[in-house]
Amino acid sequence: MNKPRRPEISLRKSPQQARSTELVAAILQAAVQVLLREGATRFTTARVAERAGVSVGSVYQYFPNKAAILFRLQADEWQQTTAMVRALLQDQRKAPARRLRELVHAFLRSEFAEAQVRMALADAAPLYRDAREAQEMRHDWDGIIAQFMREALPGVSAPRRKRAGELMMTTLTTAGEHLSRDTPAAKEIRAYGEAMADMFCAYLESLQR
Amino acid sequence: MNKPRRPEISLRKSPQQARSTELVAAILQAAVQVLLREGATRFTTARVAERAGVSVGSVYQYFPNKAAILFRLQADEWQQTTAMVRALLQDQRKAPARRLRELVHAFLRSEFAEAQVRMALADAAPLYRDAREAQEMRHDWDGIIAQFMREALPGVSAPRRKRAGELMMTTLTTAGEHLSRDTPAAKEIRAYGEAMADMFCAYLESLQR
DNA sequence: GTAGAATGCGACGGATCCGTCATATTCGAT
DNA sequence: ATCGAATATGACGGATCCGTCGCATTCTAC
Repeated sequence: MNKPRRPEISLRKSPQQARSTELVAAILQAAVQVLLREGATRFTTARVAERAGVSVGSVYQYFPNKAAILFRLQADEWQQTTAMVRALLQDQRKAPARRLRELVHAFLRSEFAEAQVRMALADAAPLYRDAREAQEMRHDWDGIIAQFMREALPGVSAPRRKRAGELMMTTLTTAGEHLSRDTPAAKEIRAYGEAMADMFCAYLESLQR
Repeated sequence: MNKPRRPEISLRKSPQQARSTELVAAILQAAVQVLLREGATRFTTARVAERAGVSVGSVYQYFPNKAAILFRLQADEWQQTTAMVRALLQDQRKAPARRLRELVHAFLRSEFAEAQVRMALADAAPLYRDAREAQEMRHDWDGIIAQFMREALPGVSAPRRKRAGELMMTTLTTAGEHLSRDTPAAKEIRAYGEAMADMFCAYLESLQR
């Protein structure tokens, strides 16, 4: 067992002057472009640098390696998504089932809107997936989900609740990725969202009985 | 947009003598080993050849390129799974809900049993995913599912049924992959299977009303 | 204006990797 | 035993790719 070992993934140094801040921004923007135009397999620090109008050396000034760039992109998207999930699931004014429905639609919509980048990032996942930072980030949802499930299913045992929550979130994220890979039409995505929300709600109700 | 172009993926020539048949078998077996020990990123024709006790040239005698080996492995697993799905879903002696439950458990069990190889194959998917043969194979389930859904939900409109079927199968396959990536314990997998089956059954019932 | 720090540059070393081809070996039929 | 076809070999060309390092340029504080 000799998989790609844990990459070091944090920023190498923080930009201090204005130009370097812009540089980092330009690199990230270029990285997205490269991902879109070339795909994950042809994603290269050289190509990123070129597209950012910058030299390779400058890239390595702030990113310790290729994986770090990819991870940064993933982390940013992930953080946005987490914020959205939190906001939608904690909105006490709405019934749990309604919140869940809205979450599904919001998630799929955002997933679909940037399907291209997300797919490429997923293809490149083996490069950064095993990094400590990435591991940790994946647990960010846990607390949010757990709290939501306590509220939605107060009468259900904790382990059951935990599994139900994880199951739905896994379904949402993975199936979401998969659906947007095969489904070009936004209208179809919407319909699948309805179906998924129906499924989740039916499941919740069945657990309450 | 210049993703890896469609790889040619079919066998280059069919083995005719006995030794070459064994050779192909040895290559495939070695390929699994390499995938297990080195992971997708370090999967190399040279390493496969070495492990098979064979020269690179011989590998290219029967496989047009690296992707073809990976595709062959994937295709074989896929075919087995399809057969299982067909057998379980067409068993008229059992109620649809029961068949679905058994399908979930059987699928997860098989996924979990070979989690390592499957994960590596998934990582390498970008290499063979876009090939024509792979595209086609992905539609093998469609007929089976459609028929099952007609039987399980006769009173539901065709598009709805289609979506429901695809949703559940997407959930099963993708979430299955994801669960077995994070979940080391077989007992946990079993529990998630129960949960998923519960979810599917609740969904089916809700659609019947 | 000047020194020293911060930033930016890009050619290059070293490491893989893919797939081919000229050559060597083995098999099967006669 | 012989010959042509099938099969096997592995060194090698050509192509990337990653990340570094010595040097050039720009900025900031004094």
